Amino acid sequence: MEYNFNEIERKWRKYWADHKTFAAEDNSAKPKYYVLDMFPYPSGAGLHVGHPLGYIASDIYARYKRLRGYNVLHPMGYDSFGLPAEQYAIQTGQHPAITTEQNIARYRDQLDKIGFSFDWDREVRTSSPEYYKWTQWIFKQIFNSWYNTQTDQAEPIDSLIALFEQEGNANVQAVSEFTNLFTANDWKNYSEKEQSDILMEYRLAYLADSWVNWCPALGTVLANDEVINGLSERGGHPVEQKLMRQWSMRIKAYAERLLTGLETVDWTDAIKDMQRNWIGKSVGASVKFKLDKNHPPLSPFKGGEELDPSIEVFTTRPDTIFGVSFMVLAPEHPLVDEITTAEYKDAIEAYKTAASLKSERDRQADVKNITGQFTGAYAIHPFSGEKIPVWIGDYVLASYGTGAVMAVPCGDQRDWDFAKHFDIPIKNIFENVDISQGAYSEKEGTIANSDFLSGLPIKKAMAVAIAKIEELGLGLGKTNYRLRDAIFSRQRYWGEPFPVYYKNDIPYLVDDAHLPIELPEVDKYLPTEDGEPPLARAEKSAWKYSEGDRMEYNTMPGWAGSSFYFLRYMDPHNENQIVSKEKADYWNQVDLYIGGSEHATGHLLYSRFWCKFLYDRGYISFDEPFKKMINQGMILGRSSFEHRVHHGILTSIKTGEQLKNNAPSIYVSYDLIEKFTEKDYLELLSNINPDFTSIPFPTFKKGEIKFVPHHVDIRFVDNDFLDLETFQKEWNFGNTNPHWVKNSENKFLCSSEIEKMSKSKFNVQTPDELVEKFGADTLRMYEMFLGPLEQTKPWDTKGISGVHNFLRKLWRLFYENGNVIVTNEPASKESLKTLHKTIKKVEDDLERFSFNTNVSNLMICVNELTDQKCHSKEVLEQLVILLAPYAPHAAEELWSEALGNPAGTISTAAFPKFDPEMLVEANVSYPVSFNGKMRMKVDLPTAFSAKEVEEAVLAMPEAQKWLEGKAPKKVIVVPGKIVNMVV
RNA sequence: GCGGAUGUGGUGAAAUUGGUAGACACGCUAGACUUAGGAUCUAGUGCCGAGAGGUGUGCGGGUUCGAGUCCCUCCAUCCGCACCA
Repeated sequence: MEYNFNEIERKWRKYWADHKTFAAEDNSAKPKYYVLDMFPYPSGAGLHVGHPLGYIASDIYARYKRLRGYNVLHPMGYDSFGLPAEQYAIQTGQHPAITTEQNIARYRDQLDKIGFSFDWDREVRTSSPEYYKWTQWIFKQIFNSWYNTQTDQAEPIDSLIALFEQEGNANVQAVSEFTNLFTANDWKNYSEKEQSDILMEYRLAYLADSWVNWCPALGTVLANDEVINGLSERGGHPVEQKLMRQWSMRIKAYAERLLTGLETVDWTDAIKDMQRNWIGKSVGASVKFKLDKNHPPLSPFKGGEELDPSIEVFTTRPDTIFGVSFMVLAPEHPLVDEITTAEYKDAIEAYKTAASLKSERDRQADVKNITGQFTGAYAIHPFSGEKIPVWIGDYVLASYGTGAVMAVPCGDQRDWDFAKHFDIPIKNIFENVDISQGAYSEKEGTIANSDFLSGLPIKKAMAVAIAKIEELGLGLGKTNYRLRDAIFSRQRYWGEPFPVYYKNDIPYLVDDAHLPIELPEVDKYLPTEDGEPPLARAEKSAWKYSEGDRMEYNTMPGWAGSSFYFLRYMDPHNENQIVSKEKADYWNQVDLYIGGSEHATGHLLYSRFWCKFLYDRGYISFDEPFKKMINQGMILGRSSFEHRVHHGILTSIKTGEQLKNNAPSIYVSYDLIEKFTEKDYLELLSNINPDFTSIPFPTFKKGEIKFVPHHVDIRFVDNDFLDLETFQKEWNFGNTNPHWVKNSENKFLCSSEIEKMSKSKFNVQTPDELVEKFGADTLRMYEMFLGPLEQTKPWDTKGISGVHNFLRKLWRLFYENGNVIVTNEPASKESLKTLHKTIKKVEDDLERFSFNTNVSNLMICVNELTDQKCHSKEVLEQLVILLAPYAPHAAEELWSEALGNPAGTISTAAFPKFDPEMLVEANVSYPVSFNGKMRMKVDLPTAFSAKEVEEAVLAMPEAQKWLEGKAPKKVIVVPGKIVNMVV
């Protein structure tokens, strides 16, 4: 039998599908193991070789775990709601469901070809109504919950309503911004609308007017992490701030638990730090600074009522409160207009206008440029009673903390810079610290000039300051999080509809019996004329179910469906529950999650949030979804470039006129571009057309020829050589009139660069063509062989033949001239040693997810067995099991056809058992070093003691050469390992 | 600026606890074989050197009998965050 990979692979893929070989059992005596991949968005471009990298790794591990006797859950599905399908729909009018269906079919076909052991019966698609029924269901649960800070968990909203009915909200400890007090009686007398509005302040999913990132080009709102540098992540359109009524998720309630939960999961520090950073916890105090009412004369305030306005600040350094010498408000702070004195009105208005024109980006670029404006107002220091000038400055952000800071120039560099710039006095409150050159921001030292804090070490002073602030009612010790509540509405079509309808402007939930609320048909996938989301276009009759005055027109964001899919795989066909309690308890956490790190602050944070919520509400018994996670590195593409001459001003010799059209494209082989002169260029030009000449641009150096590199499709390039024949045949050159300057070997050379793989760079390598050429087993092994899974690495097919040849070499251990040559004779001691050495390495490396080194281990094993001419069944059978996770098709074939085992049983064969006895040797080859440099090797009995080894080595004539006849100063012998002599 | 990661041949990389640096593979050189196959086999391949030998894991220092590995300083590249109070 030849190694006919195409035929073999087709045969076994069919076998696995027909026999449902990889179906996970829901009831099993075996221990469970859950291996999950981040499911893909099925884009129109299909898979490139970077996509399956993680899938291959997880598949190898899943197959390995099956061999180790685990009941493995290894599912796959599609994150199939999303913008590209919608934009395609807008352009073509084709329903996004159709595009999505086609893309999924293509993905499935590509995935199937690689031989994954997915349990396809559990496939989920976030855009299918059977699935998003449960997305809607979770939304309902979150809407119907509030966060009780006393029990530190989410609880049913009914328990809160019961409290309101009994005693009002005075004693309610909840995560809420709502500060008004009401009694039980008030509550009962509120209208339905008023009650609904108040509950909205407590619900974990709530409607609120929020400043949103509005993207006019997309007609939708984006989450913070979907905006990159002021542009939309998808599409790169400008984004602006806009106030809109939106659904939000009170993720802030979980900030602390999202932080502490990180300690219980086995993820990389990089991802954990990104999440910590995103949550942005800072501990300190909020303090109120009263305004000086006489300066400016403030009262009476609006409504004629005497008010006592104050500025609330958040500080992480309450210990430095006596170092405050000014305050800074964000330009957008609501108090600015009220406190600004007539004298400064114009200047403040001008500053505010200037600040509002600056984009976030401009503010970033402008770090060195210190700006600000005095308001004319003063605050009163809560302890010293001193008057403190109040400024505004755009370095203070309205959206963080309270939008105001107490500036302590001696302790904060930004405040110091600001004070220096505007000549504000700097007070030093640190003992024996020089602050003339910059602020002192260390948290070590002693406080001075600070009344009751003087003489205290900084850390102690913090606690004392907070205690005093609380005692005097000036403020509270407080923890601040940068994390903001997540906006949960999108003004798009291709997303989950909300299970919500409105009656008299009050939102109500649709009853479970009517779920899912399916997406209605619309005439266009665009916002309406008056800016309503696309769903507003749907006729009432287009909704399969509707209620009240109208249905909710927003849809859910992309992360909704992906925040719980790992649960649905456990029980994908359950129509009554999101997941049954038994199945959730059995499958439990995802044991191994593999995916890219680009979801660090999006998907991975939201999934943890929903998991904790479902845990609080008793639906599942674990509160972290992913126990261990590995983030595979990106595979970069290798782009090829052809180089064309950058023409000067092309001129007709006859008429002297500039030639706008007919400019020939002159391609020059890359190895010639250094040598290609102006003379060569002009000659070539006149060869092409005697009327052509070129006048150099004035900006060019005399005689200089410039080249413009262009991406050339890598399918025309082999080893940097352009296949001109095919290229000319298949490429559309339009009317560019190409001319080729080839090198002395009549070849055309391209340059290359490593870049991200993308269609526009013509460097996309699809797995399909490689599977066709080399087989899936080769592709699988080669992707692993490239290097460590986590590392970013360039794709290059150069090495793939090495892996392919390995499989052919393996084949020759079993077959010769088409005949099976496996024998039942016992294996040599040497072959058994090779086998057991390999068993140990393969097992160890798999346990530490070192997939690349295992390919080498298997290669070494086959090389050695070939040298040993080993065809013994007892060795080869074990080897095939070791290979099975990596090259499953080849392993199945050899297992059943060459070794005569029942078909298909290799997936559940027992992983070989390592026997250390097999590696025991009579002799050890000791490397002998002199002064740490290895000079010679000596074969000595394993049983020798350190003393015996030393004596044996010293007795060797070669050792004497290195010792130059002298006795060594010191001899180190590590038995079984090494000898080192110090001369 | 802060945080994280990574720097080893011509190339992808290996070296798990401090113990033979460069396994394995690509590429390259020379040769063999041949039913010419993206075959197979043999030998070689870090750098300098004819050789003995010297030298070598981003730079510089340190600890150690011994450092790619541990410690300190610096440099480069990539990723994330950023006037965060």
